[in-house]
Amino acid sequence: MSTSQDGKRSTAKKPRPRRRARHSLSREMILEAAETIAVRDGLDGLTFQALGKELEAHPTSIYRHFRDKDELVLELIDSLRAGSYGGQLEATDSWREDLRVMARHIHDHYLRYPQFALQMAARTTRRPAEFKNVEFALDALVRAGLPPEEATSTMRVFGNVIRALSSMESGLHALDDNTRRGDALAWEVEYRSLSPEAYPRIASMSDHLTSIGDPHVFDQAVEMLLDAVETRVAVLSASTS
Amino acid sequence: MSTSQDGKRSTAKKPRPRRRARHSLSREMILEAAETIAVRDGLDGLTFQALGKELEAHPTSIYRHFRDKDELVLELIDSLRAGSYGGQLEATDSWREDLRVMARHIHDHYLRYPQFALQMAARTTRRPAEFKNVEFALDALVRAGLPPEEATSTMRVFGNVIRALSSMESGLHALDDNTRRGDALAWEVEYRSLSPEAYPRIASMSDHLTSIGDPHVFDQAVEMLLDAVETRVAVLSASTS
DNA sequence: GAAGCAAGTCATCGCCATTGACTATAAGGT
DNA sequence: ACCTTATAGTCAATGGCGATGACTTGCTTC
Repeated sequence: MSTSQDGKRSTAKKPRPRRRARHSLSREMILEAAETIAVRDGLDGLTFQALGKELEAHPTSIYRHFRDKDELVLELIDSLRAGSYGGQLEATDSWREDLRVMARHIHDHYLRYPQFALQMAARTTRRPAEFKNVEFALDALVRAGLPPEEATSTMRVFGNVIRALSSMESGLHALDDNTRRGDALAWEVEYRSLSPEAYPRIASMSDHLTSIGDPHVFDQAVEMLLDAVETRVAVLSASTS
Repeated sequence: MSTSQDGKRSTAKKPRPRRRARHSLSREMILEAAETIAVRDGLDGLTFQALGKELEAHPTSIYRHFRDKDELVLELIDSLRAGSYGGQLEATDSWREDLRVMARHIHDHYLRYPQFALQMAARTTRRPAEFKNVEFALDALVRAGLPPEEATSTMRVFGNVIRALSSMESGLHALDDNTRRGDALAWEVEYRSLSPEAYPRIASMSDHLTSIGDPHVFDQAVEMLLDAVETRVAVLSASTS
């Protein structure tokens, strides 16, 4: 049992060890290998050939488990999301802090997988992890003092802004270095050298201009939205009293 | 004039008419053809072969004008942007209205080219159209009453949120119909049938839940940001008086 | 009108996703 | 214990993609 069969597969210097065992492949294993490759080489490196090599299986074997590459990628995105922002959200007595924490949570998840960010943002998952987030955000907004209708629409705005911003910031990280450097430099150099006549505001404030990828933008956006909620609540309670 | 030379090229039923004239190709012509193809068939349809057919030239001729496909696509994006939100922004006496109009302007541009939206959002253009927008937004925020530092960072937040949200909404339109329908239905059906015990907030508010692609989200996000600016200005003027 | 070179062409490369035919193998009935 | 059968894994082939390098043609310049 150990000499013949095991030997064929594990010692394999370079030639393919005949054939894999019958049920030695599964959706889970393939997704795992896909994540390894995607994290290491980026989404472009995720090819059937690469998968085949990573799994020590024939590239087309994957077609027995996934209809096509799209199905594989979508499922991979789902599994990443499930693994990343699972359940550890817990409400405190500050709705503001709760929403802030959730935002940062999601933001970090997107930044962890820059290659997928663009495709992740627009898709609905319909899985427990997502339900939990929605419930959590709704609860916080109701505790803040918003009536049901406004809580739902505000939740949608808050969630979409968070995902969209995170996705964009993350997508920036996925650009190649030269491109990114050029874009960042543009804000530091080109904007400073614009004529004060044509662009008076830019000229007078160019010292404060930061690049498009400034990570502080996300935090400020979150705070501004939270401020808006607070103001709205104050207006509502004033009008009812 | 009409028989020999003209006949060869214009009547061309199917065979290639020998060879194109020496300077009959240019960056502009190629970009124009690329836009035609991309708008008609989507970004995936934009291949060198398709370009060759559209231009009635050999596919590889394009390499004499663009180093590679990436250069072509980036330039195409730039030219679309320049053509779309050109100069017609004009300041009124309401900074709020000005920023609102600008937001809608950019939003519409992104929705016009869903195929490009994802790649457009994260890139800096460094062209007059962009300078003009930045100048316009900065001016509006200063008129609103923000000090220079806050005006610049707020401008960045405002711009990024607008572009990111537009890009996401637009990217949604680029999804295939089945996927989009399934995602939209999830919010109407699946979220309504979640157990009230596990998800009390969702259960009690499910009537108000709208899909992730709700176009109203963009408008509300803009209003919330503008509200936050207004509140901030009020706080600042209160503390200085 | 000859020379020279840039612009257009062509054959070809290597990589990709996907398919249909095949083949070994594990499970299950007898 | 055997034989059958469905099926997971394999393989060769297809067609499309971006890209390259050698070539050839026709415009320009002297």
